[in-house]
Amino acid sequence: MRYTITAALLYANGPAHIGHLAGCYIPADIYARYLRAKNHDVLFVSGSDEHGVPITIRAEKEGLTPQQVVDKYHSIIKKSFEEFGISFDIYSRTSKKVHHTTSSDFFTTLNNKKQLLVQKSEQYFDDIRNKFLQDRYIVGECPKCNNPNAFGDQCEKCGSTLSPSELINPRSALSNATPILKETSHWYLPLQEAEKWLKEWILETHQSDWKTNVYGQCKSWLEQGLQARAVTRDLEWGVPVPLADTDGKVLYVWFEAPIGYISATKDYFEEKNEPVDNYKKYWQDENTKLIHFIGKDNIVFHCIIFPTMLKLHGDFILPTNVPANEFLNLEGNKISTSRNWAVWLHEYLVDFPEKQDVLRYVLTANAPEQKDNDFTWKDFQAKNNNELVATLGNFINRAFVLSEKYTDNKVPQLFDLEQIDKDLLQNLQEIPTKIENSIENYRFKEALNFYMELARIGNKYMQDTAPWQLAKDLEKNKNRIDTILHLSLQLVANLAILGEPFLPFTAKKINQLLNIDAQKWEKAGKIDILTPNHSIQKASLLFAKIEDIEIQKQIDKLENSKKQNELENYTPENIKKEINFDDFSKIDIRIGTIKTAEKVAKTKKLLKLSIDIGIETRTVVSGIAEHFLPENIIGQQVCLIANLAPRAMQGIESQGMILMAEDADGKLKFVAPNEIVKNGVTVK
RNA sequence: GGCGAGGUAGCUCAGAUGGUUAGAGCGUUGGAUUCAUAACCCAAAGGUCACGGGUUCGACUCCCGUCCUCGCUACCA
Repeated sequence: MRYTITAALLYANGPAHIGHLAGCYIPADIYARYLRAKNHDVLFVSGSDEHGVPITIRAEKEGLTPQQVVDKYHSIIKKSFEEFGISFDIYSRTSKKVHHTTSSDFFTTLNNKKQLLVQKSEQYFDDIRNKFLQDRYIVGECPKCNNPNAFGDQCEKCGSTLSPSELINPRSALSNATPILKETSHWYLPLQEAEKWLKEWILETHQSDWKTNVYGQCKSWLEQGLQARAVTRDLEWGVPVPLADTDGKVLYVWFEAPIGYISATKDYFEEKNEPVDNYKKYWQDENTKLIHFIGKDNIVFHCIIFPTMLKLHGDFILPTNVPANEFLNLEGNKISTSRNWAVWLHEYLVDFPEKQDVLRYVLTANAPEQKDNDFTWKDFQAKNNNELVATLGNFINRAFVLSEKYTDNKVPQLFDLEQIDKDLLQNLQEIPTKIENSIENYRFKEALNFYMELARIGNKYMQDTAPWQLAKDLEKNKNRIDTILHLSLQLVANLAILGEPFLPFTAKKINQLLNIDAQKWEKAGKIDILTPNHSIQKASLLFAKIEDIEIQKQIDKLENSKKQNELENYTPENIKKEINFDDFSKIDIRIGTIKTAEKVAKTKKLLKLSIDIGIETRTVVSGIAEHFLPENIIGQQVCLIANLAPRAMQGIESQGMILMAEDADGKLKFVAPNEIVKNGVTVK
């Protein structure tokens, strides 16, 4: 069988972290290594996704060109993956020429086949720079809070989501020119036309073999109805649209990025100096299985959009399966690149040298296969000390130490088998099949558990046969000891074969200790891997205990970087333009007391408050529902802007606005007098 | 708000088409052992399977409702 295995293209605007590894790259790697060991034809591809707006923004922030940004992160990411033993056949990147030609050819094919719609719309345009402007590149005064430097998509001061047309006095961030609306054309992928076959393909033919989370998410999308999606946009950083008169237009990243898997495959053959057309075997042959490993945020692209593109193109196979994982949390909180709440791979490699397999083990054992999962350093330590050291490492070590003592570092002969030996062989034969089943069904956690069961069986076998007891009468029991150690060492050899997909570095070390080459999977379950009298190495530990102090260091590091980040991210806002006293005195601020509070139906953030301001009771709708429970704020005194023009929100007229202080972490606090005062008193 | 996924022992998770005393690993407690990084082996304790109804001879497993977590989406700040 031939397999094309893809792991999500990682967006190159930051380094890779444990969430990436756990959600996508480790399962993909286990799968790829396993299939290779089974002698399948496997091509395992991935790469960096290097286009799109966030990278241009990052470039601006860091004072670099977009290319410099992606060069920087691409090399960090690539190196991390290499060091973790992710066995890509190629880790490519979308800024490569091969990708530009592949993705623009793809677009051209769809366009020539009349599979794309063209639609005209009006977009903001900078006359001076002669460029269309992304929302982000239009600045102006925020209509909500009057921040003069709000962006066209969002005001960073008040957090409002905006559209460029709402800005007061909008100007281009590039030239300060006033943006003008100009007509532009864009190409669209008519997803709605694919609905019918997608429903059949996914909902009918993949109900039982796709994971429930993946299937459910697809169902949700398909039942909501699909809409045409723009394939192009006005931007400079990306793959140029390969048509006349399309200067300043590029392919939208979501369209172009997944084609990166195909480009990467071509890149692989180019690098090997083989005919590039070999890629077709992996993408266009019905006998090839295409498997996409991704995180759950990518389900719609890999199950609906990319397959639609492939189908419309016509030459390509569709994915056999898309085993998406859920998310990994870190110490109870979501991993966040921007808030620096993450364990970065390149840092882990420095802090825990030679411990790639430890992280691989922990992330596999704790993989978010069915639901979001939590990574904690304490658990990391426990799994290392109690499982890798105490169970796996210990068994292998016992086998070597005993061989050193009783058989002179040689594989002894096998003599008559007793029942306990036969039981051991039975188990040994069954476990590889169990592991195979689990891996082939993308249940890597379960597979790893079966693997560890074998080590436990080994420990028990040793405990039950107790060769050290027999050694008290060495003359009499020599053959028995030989048999036990022979079997134990064969078991160790099996642990190398079966462990290779999960713990490649350890598997390699075991083979070195045994003085043998890596064995193919078909040898698993057998006891003829080592021949009698074969010399093996002296015992040497495979895993080391991890002490509390190392773990504490990591926890502290996390807390510190979080704190530091909060501090760095907080800069007091600039003082607004000067006003005179008259302006100020126009504002009528009164103290009032919240009498009732209730959540506004169908909203997340709004509370409907009634506030007693002495003279009367006002109804105020306020966006504080995410910060306070209604019942907890009854009786709270607040400052109310009493002469603000009423405004209807969700059908409720809000008669005023209450003043809130926003802390650096975004939490809102009431502004109130330090002692209770009479309702209706003024604030001056 | 709509849709999707999840809520099972202290922790992390399994539990095909409903059926005898609900499972694993780790942790805890007790015992045994010394070849081994106080590791290993044996045993025990621990769960009203989120909550409330219903279907059924029988439900963790099916149906309805409620609550909580996560994601997508909508709306709103």
